[in-house]
Amino acid sequence: MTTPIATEDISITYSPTEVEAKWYKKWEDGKYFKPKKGKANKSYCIIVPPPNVTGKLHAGHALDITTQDSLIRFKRMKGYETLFLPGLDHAGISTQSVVEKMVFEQEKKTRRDFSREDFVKKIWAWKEEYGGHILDQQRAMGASCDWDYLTFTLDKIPNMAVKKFFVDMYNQKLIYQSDYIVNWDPMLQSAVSDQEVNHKDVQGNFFHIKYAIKGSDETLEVATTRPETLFGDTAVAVNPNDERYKHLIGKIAIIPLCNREVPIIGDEHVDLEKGTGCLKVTPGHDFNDFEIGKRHNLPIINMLNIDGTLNDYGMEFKGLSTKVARNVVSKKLEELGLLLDKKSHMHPVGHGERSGVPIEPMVSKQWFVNVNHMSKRAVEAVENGDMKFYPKEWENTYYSWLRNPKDWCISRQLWWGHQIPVFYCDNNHQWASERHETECPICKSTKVHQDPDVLDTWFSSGLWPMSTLGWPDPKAMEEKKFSTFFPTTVLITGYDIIFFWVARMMMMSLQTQNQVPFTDTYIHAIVRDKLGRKMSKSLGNGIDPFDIIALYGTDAFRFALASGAGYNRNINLDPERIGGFRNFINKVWNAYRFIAPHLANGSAQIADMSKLDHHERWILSELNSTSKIMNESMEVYRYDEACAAVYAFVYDKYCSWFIELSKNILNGEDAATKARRISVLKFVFKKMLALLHPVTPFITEELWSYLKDANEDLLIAQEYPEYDSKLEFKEDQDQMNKFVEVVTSIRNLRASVNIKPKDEVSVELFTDNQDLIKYFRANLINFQELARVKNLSVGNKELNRPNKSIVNVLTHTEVFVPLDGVIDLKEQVARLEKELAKTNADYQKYVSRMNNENFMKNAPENVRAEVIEGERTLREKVQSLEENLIQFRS
RNA sequence: GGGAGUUUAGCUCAGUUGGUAGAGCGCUACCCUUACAAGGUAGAUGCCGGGGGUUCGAGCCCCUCAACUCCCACCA
Repeated sequence: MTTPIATEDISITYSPTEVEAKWYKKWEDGKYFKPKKGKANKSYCIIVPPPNVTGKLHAGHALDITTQDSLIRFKRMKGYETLFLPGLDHAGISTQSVVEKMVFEQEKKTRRDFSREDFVKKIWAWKEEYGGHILDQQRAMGASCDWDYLTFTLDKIPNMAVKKFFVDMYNQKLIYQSDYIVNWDPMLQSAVSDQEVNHKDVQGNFFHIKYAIKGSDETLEVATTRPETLFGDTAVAVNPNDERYKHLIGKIAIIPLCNREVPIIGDEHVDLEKGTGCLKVTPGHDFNDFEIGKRHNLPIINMLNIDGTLNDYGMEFKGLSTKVARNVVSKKLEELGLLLDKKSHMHPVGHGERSGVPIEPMVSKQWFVNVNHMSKRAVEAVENGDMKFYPKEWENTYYSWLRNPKDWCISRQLWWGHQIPVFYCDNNHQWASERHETECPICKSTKVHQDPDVLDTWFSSGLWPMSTLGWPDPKAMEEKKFSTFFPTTVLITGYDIIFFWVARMMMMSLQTQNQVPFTDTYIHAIVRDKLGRKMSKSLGNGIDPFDIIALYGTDAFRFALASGAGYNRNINLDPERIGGFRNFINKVWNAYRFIAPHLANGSAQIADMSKLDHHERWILSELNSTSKIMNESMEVYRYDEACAAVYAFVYDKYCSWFIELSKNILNGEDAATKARRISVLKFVFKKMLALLHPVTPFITEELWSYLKDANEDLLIAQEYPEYDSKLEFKEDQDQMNKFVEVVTSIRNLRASVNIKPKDEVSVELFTDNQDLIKYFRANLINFQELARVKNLSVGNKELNRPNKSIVNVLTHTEVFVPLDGVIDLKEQVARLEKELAKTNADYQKYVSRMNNENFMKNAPENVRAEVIEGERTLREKVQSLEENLIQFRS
């Protein structure tokens, strides 16, 4: 046995800092995070959603890690072969932007001042120096990852995975190149996906412009917010049902300034109410217009340069940004008398999530994935239960995206990322290949170049569950035990990336492996501030996990997050509340301080279960119930329930009652009883540490080290307590509940007449339950200890009640405290009357139900029995109260 | 415009298949009682958003209204 530390040597408050660093290192050095076969003979794998290499741990990540690591530790203790697999995302646009900004600040150069190769080298250098700090932060949170598995999305294997998937899909013509209207970010000079565009309301204007009609005196009044795009117009559209304009369909309109002749077409898309009901059609720079253009076979004009300025089509306005051109063009129209009206108008405009600049819809040549088939399979896999969402409602979000699939634009005009594995030769042949090509397979030309674009970050993320386990390289798959861990067990993430990520992993896994990538998805809440607002830089309401850890310790932080994690959507995190959990951690620490001096006098093995006393059976039974709830709750991701159960057990059962009830024994003389009690205290404490360990790993491992036998391993490797019918003692639980009620009642009476905590009182208990009488008599010493009772008498209700006394009536027992001094009768009468009124109200509810024929006819047997029993006990209580009141009043 | 969610104690939230409301924090009073003042004991607090319905019985099921939040779509 390790030598217990004497109480006086242990600090009165727990200080987490050194403890945390110490144990993390011991776990890692001891290879406790590595997968190991255990008694469950099953594997369990969670892959960490790879944070951005540029990232810094925020409260949401902390919740990710807490929920995942708790499960991993839980399952590891239950004997699963567990793998917690860490990773890091190259985060294309984000990282490139960071480095571009840095280079500009330092050297006043843009990336285009460098060769692609040189600039990418700069990004790698940045990554090596500054990237991935977040991994250390995950360690600080206690993440028990197998770091040998650490994978970066640009590593060799993920790159092979990306190429293999791309080439297969390309050869099946499911990846194709097409001219399509995309969100063009003029700052990044790249296409971005729909999800990377945020719509913001912007104050703009409705410009009403006069269009001439060829061969007619009539004119059209076209309303637009973007007059500068008229150089790209290839039609004017009206609604075919619009009486005002329908006679003009088929005629030719003349665009102002550039005087281009375009057809007037009829299209249902045009809203009669909106604007003037007359729409200029710019298929090259508007999503709706692009669709209209397709329906009417209109030509597409691209009138912008890649930096968002007007090109040659813009004539004299060439080179101006769209923002400037808008003003200049409208002024010009005004001069010419063509601007009929200008109304201010609020309207949503897409902005680049990363760059913050307005997105220019633009037609360009991009790569797309046809997701029709994949999305269907991904929907089916959830419908048939191969993959389950917790909470289930998130299915709808998932379905809503996958049931209306739009082809996925995967090319980005960036330099940082997986380059598209498509090659071209100087004879315009095009092919895809997983190798780096130097010769055209068709014409044998050696003038070969690779497509300069890179893939959307989510393309490699979608393959993440496979590539981190070695796919598609057979050797790597064996090394990383692909067959053991795939499909992985559960994906844990926030709801904001159900579309981005969950859906894509599902599609790509079903496509490549014919299997789901994980069998469960737990969607956790979004962490908000205490007022329920999203944490954001602009509000300055973000919580830095490291401030919290410094203040309260990692365990308290983890416990706070876990107790808020269930099936809810938000966790409103108030730092002050975390302080409450710090206090709880400290409570555990002090419970150890209590038992520490006694440890040498008892073993943690319970020698003979049949020799236990009532309170010992009771605490074991409570422990057992708690284990049951925790196991069941963890299985279904109800961390909140698990935490509530263990919190109540530690605080209310173990500390408030069991420790208190042990004091007289430990201070007593009976060595055998003492030894037995110590061994139960120790046994239960060790189990309690095990129950707590998944959520609060550090303090539990620390205390375990003081308690464990020499031949016992670290707590991280111990078995998780489970329900055991041999440890259930129902009768002891019932009796103990009654004892607690009586003690509380005595304390309540004492407080009602301001008896000093130190002063002793006599107590008389009356009940008709013979077992209870015996039981209460046997507990004299405990009444003395816990309620400062001097004399206790227990008897039948037939006996005479003491004259001058105060009384509480419980359903099973009447509690009398006789008083010698003067009693404030009024106060006592008021107290009893209040209690009587409350009891009567409850009683009447039962009576009315008993008198309700329909209830007695329809209610199920057990409910009826409950009501009959309730009616009886409450009737007796009412009687007792009334009798005692009469006595008091006289 | 389409969809989803939320509304329960002062605050943050639980509430299993309908059986008559709970926790933590906070608050009040009294206590430095030999594990812990980051503590102890006792206590107060709810028309379970409004209205209607189904039922013997509704916080829970149905209808309806209201407020708040989020997601998707959207530059006439």
